[in-house]
Amino acid sequence: MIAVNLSDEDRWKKYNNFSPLISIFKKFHPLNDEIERRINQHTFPVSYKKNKYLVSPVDRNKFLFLIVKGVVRGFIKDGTTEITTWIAKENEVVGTIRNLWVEGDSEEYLQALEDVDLIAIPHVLSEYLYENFTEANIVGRKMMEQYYRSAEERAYLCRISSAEKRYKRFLVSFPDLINRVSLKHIASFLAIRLETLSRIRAKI
Amino acid sequence: MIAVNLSDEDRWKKYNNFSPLISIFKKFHPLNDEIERRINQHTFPVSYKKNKYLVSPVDRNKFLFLIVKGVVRGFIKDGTTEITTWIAKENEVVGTIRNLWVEGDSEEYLQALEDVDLIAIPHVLSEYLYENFTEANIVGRKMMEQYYRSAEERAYLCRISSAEKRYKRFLVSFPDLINRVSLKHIASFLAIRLETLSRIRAKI
DNA sequence: CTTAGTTGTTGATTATTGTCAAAAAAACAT
DNA sequence: ATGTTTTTTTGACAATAATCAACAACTAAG
Repeated sequence: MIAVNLSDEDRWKKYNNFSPLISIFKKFHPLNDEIERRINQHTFPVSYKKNKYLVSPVDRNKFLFLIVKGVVRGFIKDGTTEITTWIAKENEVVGTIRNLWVEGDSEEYLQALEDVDLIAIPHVLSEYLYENFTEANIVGRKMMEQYYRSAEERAYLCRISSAEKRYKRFLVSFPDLINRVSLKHIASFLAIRLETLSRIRAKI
Repeated sequence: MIAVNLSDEDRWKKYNNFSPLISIFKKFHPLNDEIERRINQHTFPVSYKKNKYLVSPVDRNKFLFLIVKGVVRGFIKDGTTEITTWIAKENEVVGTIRNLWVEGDSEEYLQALEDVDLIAIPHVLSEYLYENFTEANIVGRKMMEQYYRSAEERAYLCRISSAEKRYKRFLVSFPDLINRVSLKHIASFLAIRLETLSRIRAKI
């Protein structure tokens, strides 16, 4: 499913001939030409329609994705219910963690919540860049720091005692998501039921 | 309060003359001698008694700490209640994040839950190493990846729907902590009240 | 446009968890 | 050991949130 066969010239036409990844990375650290060349060569755009799943069991863990346009959520199946652990938007990089502490039972999934344009980043590319270019490790370190902070925020948010306070925190932490994501997913992210969220909103 | 004035020979005597940080870092990537020398020179041991706070407002954000012995928790004051967002033990590196999305209202604190031996890592040192040694970025990147995963686990854990299931997940994710940490802190980490946790345990 | 499907709202009821209070048990200090 | 403090347990009750069900609003597809 994930496979393109474009000449280098065509692949990035809609992005002015450069993988949008490059400008994201450059915000963290300058890149040398060889890295840029490899990124252009080995990353590629993909698109998914709203509600589609980004990672098939086959491709699981083979790619990270830069979100160029749209919103994506990550969730974990806990028996019959889905637990949304994050919701990400443009300029964020997402992927499955796949190193959950308790192996087996819980699988992580990615789902497009709008029509999305993504850049697929093969893990083999990341590994190659990390092993061969010091800049890659600088960029990777800084990005991981940023993502760690946002994971901490998510871990804090869901420990706030009342559903209403969690919702209010959500509004200030993720003001841009409230109008783009359906309430059922926000409810799941806040660890409350859709009906409860609906009542909280009615009250405010 | 945090300040030592030991000759280089004395400082690490109890650790066979090397900062324990070095062996931790080496698990991720080999280090060159100059890095090791800087680490020995600019990190130093500190100890805190059980229940003491690790970071005074003055020193806030100036150090990370490697836990050599003991257990430490991180918590955030939400008005009058404390929300424990993580609990860490030996061989983990901890610190305040201090980049909470909503500035101001919520302060992060670190508290020793046992008598702890730590290695203090000045942020100025981390920055220096990152800027001058590529290995530091490799080590930092790999460590951040690991910490990101554990933050994801914490974000997932607290979204599990029932208190009992959260507790059971805690038991498998953090089996070593249950006998070292008082239930009130575990309850806070699980986002439930101490009394509820007590009842869940009685039931099982 | 019309229909089917999804998403969000509202109500009634139940279940879970929180709150307050007090006692028991365990840990700590003198 | 003895008394003191902290932690944990237990009980009665209240509050919050979940559940079930019906319906309204909105979207997507034919």
